[in-house]
Parts: sequence; C-alpha cells; structure tokens
Amino acid sequence: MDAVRHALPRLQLTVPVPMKTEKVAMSPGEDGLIGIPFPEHSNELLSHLNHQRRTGLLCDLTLTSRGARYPTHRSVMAAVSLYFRGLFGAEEAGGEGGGSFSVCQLDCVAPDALDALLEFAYTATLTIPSSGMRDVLRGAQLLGIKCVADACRDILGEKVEGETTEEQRAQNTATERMAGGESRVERGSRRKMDKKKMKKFASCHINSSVFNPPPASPVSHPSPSSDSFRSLPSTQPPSPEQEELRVKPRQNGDPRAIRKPGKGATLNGGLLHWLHERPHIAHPPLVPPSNDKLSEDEDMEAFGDDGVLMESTSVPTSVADRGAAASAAGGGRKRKSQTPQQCPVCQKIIHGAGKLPRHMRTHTGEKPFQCSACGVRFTRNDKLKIHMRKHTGERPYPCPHCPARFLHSYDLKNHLSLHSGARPFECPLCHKAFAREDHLQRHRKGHSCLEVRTRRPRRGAELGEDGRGDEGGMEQSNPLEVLSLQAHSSTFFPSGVGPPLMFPGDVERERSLAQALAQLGPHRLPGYPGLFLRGLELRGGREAEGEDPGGTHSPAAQRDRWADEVEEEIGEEEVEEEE
DNA sequence: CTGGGGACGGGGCCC
DNA sequence: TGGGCCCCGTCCCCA
Repeated sequence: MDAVRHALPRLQLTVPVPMKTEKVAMSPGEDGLIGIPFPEHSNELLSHLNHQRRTGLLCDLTLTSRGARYPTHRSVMAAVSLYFRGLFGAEEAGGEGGGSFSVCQLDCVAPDALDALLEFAYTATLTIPSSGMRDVLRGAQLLGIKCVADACRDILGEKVEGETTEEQRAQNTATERMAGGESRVERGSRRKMDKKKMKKFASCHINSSVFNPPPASPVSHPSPSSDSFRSLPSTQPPSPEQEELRVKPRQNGDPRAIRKPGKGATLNGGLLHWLHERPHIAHPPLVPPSNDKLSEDEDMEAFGDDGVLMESTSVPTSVADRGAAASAAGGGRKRKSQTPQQCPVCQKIIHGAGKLPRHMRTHTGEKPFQCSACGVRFTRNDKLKIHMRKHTGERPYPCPHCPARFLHSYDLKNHLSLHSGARPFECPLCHKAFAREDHLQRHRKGHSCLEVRTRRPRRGAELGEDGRGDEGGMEQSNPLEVLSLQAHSSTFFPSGVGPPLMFPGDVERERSLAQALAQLGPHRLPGYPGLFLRGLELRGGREAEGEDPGGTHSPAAQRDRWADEVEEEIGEEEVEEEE
C-alpha cells in the first residue's frame, strides 16, 4: 500500500471533490463559482478506507470464502461490485434498512481471488497471480466487477468478441455450481434475460448487466432475486489499459503485495493508468439507480453508444481497434489517432491529445495567460495571441472587396457573406433568411416568426383534434405557445427524436425546461447539472444513436436537421391542407 | 428585431 | 502525449 501511496502523487489527474462537483461544473462566470480540484482526494480516500479495512475499523460486512474471512465495507463493495450494489439495493428496497446482514459467504470465489478483488476495490490496483487468473476472472464476473473481468480476459488473451460467450459461460458455470436448488426453468429464463442484457452490453458497452443468480449466499440474508437487480448505470467505462495489460503481469505469489509502478515498462504503464484513472473515470458517471432511463441516457452521453467513445475513453487502445469499433458502430466522423479523454468534472469527452487540461480550465476558472498590455486574462494562449492583435493593430484578415480588415478568419467569413448577399440560413417557419447561422438560431429562439407561422393551420391544435394520443397535453395549454415551443425547441430536440416535451400534465414543466434549454444551448448544459440531466432525459436516444457523441453540432448537421424539420412540417401541413 | 463584432470553447492537424 | 495553431460554432453585447 505504501508503494501505491508513494506512487499516487505522480498521478496527476484533476479530480474534483464529489461534493463540490456541482459548483465545479458551473461555468467560471456562473455566480462567481470556482471549482477547486483536489487531485489527491480520491486516492487518499481509498488509502484511508483500505487502512480501515486492514484494521477492521468501521467494517460492516465480512466476506467469507472457504473459511477465510475478509472484513470490508458495504459501501465500498457496493461501489465496486454490481452484485453487491444490487444486493444492498434490493435489501433497501425491501425496507430492511440496509443493515440486515454482516456476513456474506462467497465460497464460489476462491479465497485468493477474493483477496485480489478486495485489494483492487481498495487500491485500484489489481495484483493477480497468473496461476489464479481464471479464479479472479470468475470472481470478477460473479461479483460484477467488469473492469477486472475485462483485464483478466485480456491477459488471458480472450477476445472481446467472445465476451458475451465467455461471460455467459462463466456465469452459467457458476450458476450451476452455486444455484443449488434453483429450478431449471427459472435458470433458463434468467439466462435468456441475461443474454439480452449481455447482447445489449456487447453492442452498447453499457455495463448495466443484471447479474443473475446471485453468486453468493448471504448468510443472514436471502438471495436477492433477479428482479431486484436493477439496470444499473455504468460503473466501468472501457478499461483503457486493457491493451497494455495484455502483457502478462509478473508472477506474484503474494496477492497482497502491491506492485510498484515504475517497474516493467509496458505493464506498469498500464497499471499507472489503472491506478489513476479508475477512481475517476469509472465512478463519476454514477447516477442514482432509481432513474434507469436517466442513467442509461447519461451513460450514452458519457461514453457514446457507438462504442467508439467507450473504446477510446482515455484508452490507449490501438488505432486499428478503434477504427474497427468505429466502423462496426456505423462510423461517422471519428478520430484516427488522438485519444479522447473524459473530463472528470462534467464527464464530457474531450477529443484531441492535450486538450483536457485546456478544457479543465473552463471549470477551474484558471486564466494563466495574461495580456501584458491591458491585463486581461485568458484561459488559452491562442486566445491571448488573437487578443494581442487588438493592441498591435494587426488585422490579418482583409476583405478583398472593401477596406475592412478583421481579427478573425470567421469574422471575415461572415463579412464576405454581406458582399455576396448570400443568406443561406433560412427560417423554416417564416422563411426569413439570414447571413449568419447564429442569427438564424437567435431568430428561432425568439418568437419573431410566430405571426407568420400562425397564419397557417396550427399544428398543435390539429394534433389535439385528430387525437394523436400522446400530444394530448397540448390541449391543456395555449396551442400557440405549444406550437412556438415545439418549433423552437426542435432546435435542440431535433426531429426524429420527436418532441418529447409535451406530455399530459407536464406542459408547464417542460415549457420551462425547454425555455431554459433554449437559453442555455446544448453546450451549456453540462454547467447546469439539473437541466443537463433533464436535457439528457428529454433528448432520449439522440446520442444513443451514436450521433455526434462529442456534442459538436456542425452546421451541416444542424441544417440537415432543420431541413428535416422543414420537410416534416411541410409534409404535415400538406396533410392538414388535404384534410 | 437585426446586423455586426468579439469572446469563448471544442475539434482537427501538426510538430 | 502535450501543446501550438487554426477553424468552427455559439453566445453575448452593442448599435
């Protein structure tokens, strides 16, 4: 442990104190809040917890395996193991207050393997004797510690493609070993369910697996039923180190011995990653499991449904692997060689090597680049450089048609559209054209085209009358407002998702939300956790469809969406006119 | 409400 | 892998 502790200071990953996350996530200017990251916190926390475990302090759960006893903490086990989370969740759901058993018999997990898994839980380091790799793998699978299972599989050379099969096989084996009196019929049905889950898991890389027949027999607690295992949010993003961990670890007869980082290049590189990333990358996405949909959506947001982000979240996997994942997932614009990293504060995936520190400054408010002329500070050097043009008078972007010169290339671009008279951005509602896309967006957010629009048959009223059931909520509110809201909120909830804004009884709430979202814009949402979460909920499966996982909204894509909206509206209007 | 300038944050490319 | 540079989209502010 000391080795780990000594190694930790070298692991510079910005980790916010969880309690401050909301504040940290706010934009620097929001209420003057500044997030102060404490990179050591999570490591120190783990260290203290491990010390408590070793001294038996505050241990409220004892795991046993074939006579060996392992005092531990329920909260830690619930945090690291889907099985225990489900177990304790079921316990609490059953109104038993979460403290009804203190001994959990895990004879199905070999003592050494259990010891290694506990060591992992408390140190974020897995020390695996190669001879016991299979046992650890099985234990990790049974307890729902996916990252460990993945790493073991990698080390054993088992392919990811076989993940479902292997996991299934292992689980089934364990099931047969442990289930005892459980009826075959029940097992079969559960297996079927798990196959679905695993299939989803394999395709989406969302670790929401239900771990069927409980691998353990809590001594003083009945085994939780499968139904008790809720679909849980991902606790484990793809282990970035899996590729590196393909290198077999050193033999280590003592499972408690902590391997010192720094010895053994490739492997230890992996371990270093593992050490510092696991606590941060893996756990922040935790959301209250009571909101399954939200959890799922957030997972989609955080890791991408197309597998690319999952594969590449801080993952030094091979380019070929990523490419394969991308193509397998349907493609889209994908990075080739640069490693996306996940912001530990807002969970956003930051693409591009070296971009995470830059992004982190948006949370910390740090502005290390100060203008020597006026003292204005900037978060980025390149912005300062552009700013300096104001003082030097440099305007490197001259207009070829007039004497105007500009500081920014995009200013010139905007300006050129004036000369050309081009107004390529047209409001689909009132058909007013704009030279700039942001002006069109501003226009759409407002109500400036409402009058024109209301001359047409009102979509909301029509919808209400023709009995499209789920639109019924509109009847409870001003159809005009609903119309406006739908039209403009579609900017952020594009067609195809459908306007999930209107549900019976939710009109007011959703209107407020949509207005808030319209004010904030999608990129601002991470700074407003509540709205962000609701936004995720409302967005439904948009990100889940693999589109635009990084949150970028290219003009082309936006225009395409708007074009779709226009087509959709025109189509509907035609239908209405025919009626 | 619209046009225009500027600021800011993210992504791509390159070193 | 980090950072510089550039481009882009978006937002804010002002006239």
